[in-house]
Amino acid sequence: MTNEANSDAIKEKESKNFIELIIDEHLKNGRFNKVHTRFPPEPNGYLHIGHAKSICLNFGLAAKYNGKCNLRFDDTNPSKEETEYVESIKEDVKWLGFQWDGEYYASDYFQQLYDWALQLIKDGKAYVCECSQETISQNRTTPTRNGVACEHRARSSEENLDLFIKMKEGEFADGSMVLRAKIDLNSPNMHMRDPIMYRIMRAHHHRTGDDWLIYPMYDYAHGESDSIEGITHSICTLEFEVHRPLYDWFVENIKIHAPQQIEFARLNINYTVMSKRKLLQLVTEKHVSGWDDPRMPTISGLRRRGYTPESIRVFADRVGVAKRENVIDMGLLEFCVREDLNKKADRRMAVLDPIKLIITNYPEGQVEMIEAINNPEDDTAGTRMIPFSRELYIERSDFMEEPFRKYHRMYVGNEVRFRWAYFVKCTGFKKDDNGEIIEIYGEYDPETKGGDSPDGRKVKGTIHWVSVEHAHEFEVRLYDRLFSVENPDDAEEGKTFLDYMNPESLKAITAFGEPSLEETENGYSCQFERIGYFIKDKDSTKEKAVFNRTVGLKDSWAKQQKQ
RNA sequence: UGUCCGAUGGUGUAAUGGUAACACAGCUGGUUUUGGUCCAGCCGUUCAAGGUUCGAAUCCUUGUCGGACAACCA
Repeated sequence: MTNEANSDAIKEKESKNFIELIIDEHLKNGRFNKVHTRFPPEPNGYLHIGHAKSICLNFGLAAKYNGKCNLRFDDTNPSKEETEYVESIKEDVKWLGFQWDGEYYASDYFQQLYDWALQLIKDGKAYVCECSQETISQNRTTPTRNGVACEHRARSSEENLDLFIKMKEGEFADGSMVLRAKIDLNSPNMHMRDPIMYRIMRAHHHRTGDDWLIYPMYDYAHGESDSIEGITHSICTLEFEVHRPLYDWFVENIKIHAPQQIEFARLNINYTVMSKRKLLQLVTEKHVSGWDDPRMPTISGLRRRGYTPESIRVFADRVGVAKRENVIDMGLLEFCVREDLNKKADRRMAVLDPIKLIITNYPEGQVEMIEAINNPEDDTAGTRMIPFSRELYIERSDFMEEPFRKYHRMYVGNEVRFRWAYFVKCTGFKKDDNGEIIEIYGEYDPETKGGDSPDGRKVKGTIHWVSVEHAHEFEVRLYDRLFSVENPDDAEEGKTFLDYMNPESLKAITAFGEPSLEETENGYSCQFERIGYFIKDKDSTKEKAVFNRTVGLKDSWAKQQKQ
C-alpha cells in the first residue's frame, strides 16, 4: 500500500486493540501466515463516518501487518444497488488516503457461487423450497421452539438439482421458490434454520445485466467471497456475529479456505444519525441538499464541510475499536479537524456581522498595504498584504456601548489592536432614530504600525477588520449540528428522528473579507481569524463566492460569558 | 421469552494475574499581535456478590443491567 494513511498507523499506539491481539495469536500459532483484509460495502448508498472507521481499521491492519486490503462490493441485491454508489465509494476511499489491492465484486463470483450451490445440492445439503415467505417464517417458529420441516425438505438431490437449474433458466415466476441450505431447523440460532441461499428475481444488475434470474443472498455469498479472495480476517460489525456460524458452515461444507470473522462495535456519534436508511431518507425527502450536504455525516458531506482526510483518520484512531456499544461525542470529531487545520490552514480576515468604523484621524483617500503573517503555526506559510484605510468593517460584537467586566474590545475610551495594523482608540459612536448603533469612531496611533507600540504600552484586545472600500463580499453558510438532541434515533411515541432536526442547522449570511479571498478556488480552506475554519464551496460563482463553516474556533470567552 | 455478545472517570479507549493510564470534555493558572494555539496543573474510574490467588479490572460462579438476532435486505 502506498498510503499517506500508512504513516498515522505507524506512529502512535503501542497498545493493541483486541483485533490485533487475535491476529498476533493467529500469526503465532500458525493459523495464518499473513494478513489480508477487505472493506466490503454494498453499493446502495454513500459512505459515512462509520464506514470511515471500518475503512481505517481494515486498511490500517493491512498496513500494520504488511498485508493487503481489497475493496469488494457486495452487490448481491440488484434492486437496490447502483453504479453511482460504486463510483462515490471508490472516490471516498481514495480521498481518505487509501489504495486497495484488489477491486472485486461479489457479482464476479456468481458463476462460482452457483456451481457451489449445485455441489451442496448434490451432497444433500441444500433443497428447493416452494413455500411462501410467510410459511417459511412460520415454520421457523421462534428460538425457544423447534422448527417444522416442510414437504420440500425431503426431496431427492436429483429433483432439487432439476428444479434449481430450472430456477436459473427462468422457468418459474419471481418469488415462487427459493434454494435453502439444509442445516438445522431446531437451532437456537435462527440463521441456521435452513437459511435461504437463492431467490428468483428478474432485476437488472449494474454489472451482470440480465445474465442472471436468480441472485444469491448476502449470507450465502459473503463468506465465500472472502474465501475466494484469500481473506484471512473478515472484520465486520457486531450484528453479524450471529451469522458467523452460518458463514463457517458454508465454507466448511464447500471445503474451501476459512477466513476468521471478527466483529467490532459500530461507530455512533451524538447529534446525528448513522443508518443508511435514514441518511437516504434525508436525501430523498429533501431535508438536506444531497448526500454531500455539509451537515451530513457522509464522507462526501464532511469533505464539503471542510474536514480533511487526516482529521478523519486521526478521529478513527482515537475512537478506538472494541465490542461494546459506544456513542462518541461530536466534539471529538470537531477537535480533530481543528487540530489538523490549525497547523495547515491560512489565516484570513473576514467580518461576518459588520458594523462600520471610521478612523477620524486617518487621511481620507489614503490606502496602506499591511503585511500579515499567513499562519503563526507554520513558518513556511509566508505573508500577504492587506489594504488598510479610513473606513473599516469590524464585528458588531467587537463593540459595546456599555462594556461589562473583563470585556477588552472596543468601547469608548479603550484602545485595542487592529490585527497587523495599528492601535486604535475608540472615541465615539452614532445611533440611528431607533437607537441602533450604526457607526463607530476611533483614532489610530501612527506610531503603532504593524501592531506594536514603540513606548511599550499594552492593549488587551486584538480584533480583525476589513477595509470597506476593498472588501470582498460573499456568502457564508453557518452550519451547525443537524439534530438538536443527542440521540435522534431514540424518538418518543408518535415521532420520528425527523422531528428532532435542528431548524438552525444552516444559516446563510453575507460577509466581507479581505481581497485575497477573491482569488481562491473552490475547496480552499482557511481560518477566518477569531471565528473559525471555512472552506470555499462548489456553489461559488463568479459573482458570489460561498464559504462553508467547517467548525468554529474554541471559544472560551463565550463559555465564560454564559456563567 | 431463547441464543449470542458486552459492562473501566461525563465520553471513548488502555492496563495481556503485579502501582488503574491516555485522549476528549470540564475546571485553575501561565504565555500569546487570534478570548485561537501552546504550556503547567486540577477533577474524576474497575456493575454487584461470592470464589481461586501472596496478589484480580483481568480467571471461575451467580446475579443485575445494556445490546444484537427471529427479512426471498446487507
